[in-house]
Amino acid sequence: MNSTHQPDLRLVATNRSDTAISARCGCCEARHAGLCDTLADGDLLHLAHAAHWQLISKGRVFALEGDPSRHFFNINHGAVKLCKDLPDGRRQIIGFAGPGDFVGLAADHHYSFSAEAINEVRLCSFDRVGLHLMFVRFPALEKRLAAMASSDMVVALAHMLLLGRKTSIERVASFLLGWSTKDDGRVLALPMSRTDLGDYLGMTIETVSRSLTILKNQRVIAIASDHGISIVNRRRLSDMAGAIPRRGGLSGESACRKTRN
Amino acid sequence: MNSTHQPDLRLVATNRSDTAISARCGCCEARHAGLCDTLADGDLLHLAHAAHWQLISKGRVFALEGDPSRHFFNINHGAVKLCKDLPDGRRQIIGFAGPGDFVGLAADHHYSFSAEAINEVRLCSFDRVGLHLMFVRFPALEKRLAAMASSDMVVALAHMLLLGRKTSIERVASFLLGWSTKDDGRVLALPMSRTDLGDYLGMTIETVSRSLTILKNQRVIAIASDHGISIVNRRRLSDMAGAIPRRGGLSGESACRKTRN
DNA sequence: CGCATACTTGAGCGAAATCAAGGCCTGTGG
DNA sequence: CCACAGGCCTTGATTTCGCTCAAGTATGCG
Repeated sequence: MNSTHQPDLRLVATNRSDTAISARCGCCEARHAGLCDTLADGDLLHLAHAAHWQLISKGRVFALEGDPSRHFFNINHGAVKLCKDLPDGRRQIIGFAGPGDFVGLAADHHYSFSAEAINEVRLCSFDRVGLHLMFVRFPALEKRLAAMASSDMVVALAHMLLLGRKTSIERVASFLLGWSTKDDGRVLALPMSRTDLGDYLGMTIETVSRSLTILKNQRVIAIASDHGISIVNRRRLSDMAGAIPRRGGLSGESACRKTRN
Repeated sequence: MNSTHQPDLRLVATNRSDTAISARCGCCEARHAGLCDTLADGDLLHLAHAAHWQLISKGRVFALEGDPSRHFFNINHGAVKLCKDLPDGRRQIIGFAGPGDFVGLAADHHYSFSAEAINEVRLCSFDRVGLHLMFVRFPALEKRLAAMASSDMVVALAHMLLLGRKTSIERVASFLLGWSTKDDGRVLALPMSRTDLGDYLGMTIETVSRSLTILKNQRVIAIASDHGISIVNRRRLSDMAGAIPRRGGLSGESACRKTRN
């Protein structure tokens, strides 16, 4: 369940295309998307004792908010929820992570959220000190991780807008759009529970459920099963999500007059 | 109102203490906190044509969401609000920036929020291309900016918890705590309007006002003027903010039982 | 002084939370 | 095989917190 690597662990760059950069972890076969974009194919990163592979069982918390952030993680299989909790039990899920995603990059000295496995999860855990050694040898690596953190921030900002200003239907619609891939009709897997969805969208499970029912009744989505939905009418779903303001809509001068509702 | 620098603009490192690193912009005298930590004192960064100084009048939008992010900014004087807007006028302020703060670092190609001056603002605007040239010469600079972006993320995550799960009183109390400096009793300047506060905290101006009144009536804060409050009882304010979960509270095993309210 | 802007306060309403069943599926044990 | 328990999800009834609407007050500026 928790097997430490041999000293000869290495990352092998296998692919350098612009959109889908990936690397294969020589030892555990895990794919670490985006880690090795500037390495020549075949280049090796020796990470002796710096990483180890883990299987995390469903419901297990493998990083706890406030703990020293000695490791960061690359998810290989399964889904993870990233949570912040209040002492009285209220919870805000600040994001989900799936295969290829990194968790815990932004933390400086302590994790600013907990990470919990939604289902059986396989991940590769990297030592932060080892990472810094890698930075010295491959400065571009740091750039790449910063870019990832930056795009995480863009997602976080969009989520703030959702949490602060959107209605329940808009929240659910926005989530489904964001979670979905491009191909409609296909059944979309929602590994997380309604409770998780509620904690992510800042609402209760009942309201999540009601919102999904409304979308279903309006033929905007179809509910194949509890954890599988499909988008029937993406245009309408997008309308109901509180559309992203179109570029160049307002002059740069003294914009932002308000007309609430 | 908008004066371009001479070609000999430079940043001069003046201070290298761990906590309060700062640099002085040779030309406009602006202080750019944290930009030059690893430069030897007296080291010069020639940024010919890469930056210019600007005065931004109150209410002016100097970066618009969706626009190409050609510049990033260092606020010198005044306060700035960072906003995301929905087409129907609903707005979420995702943060405020004051003297020493950087704005627009995390943006990759387009701004993911608009920046608007709350009052008269003086700022230094850096060309992103020039920044990348600086990175080549001073790699540690990039590290420093990444660290800043990372701490921005920590703040953003905390704000998600606030927006998704806190009550109105908790939101206002949390904001006041976060905005305040360490010295209580002192009058705290709130340059932003109640509308801005509402847009930041995901509530209406009326509810902001009522919450402040409640805090005032309970002798937790004192309201000196519309834009000046002081913290009378920080302990109680902290209690009312929905305390941060204490470190090491739950075992790393299968935590996160819920007991809503 | 009059007007505009910003803030506060009150009254009523409504969207979402809470409370409470009830259905469905899965796993377990007789 | 069925009976039963326990999750998880949906649906309905009721409550409530915060929003909307509407005055009323204070402050600043021409």
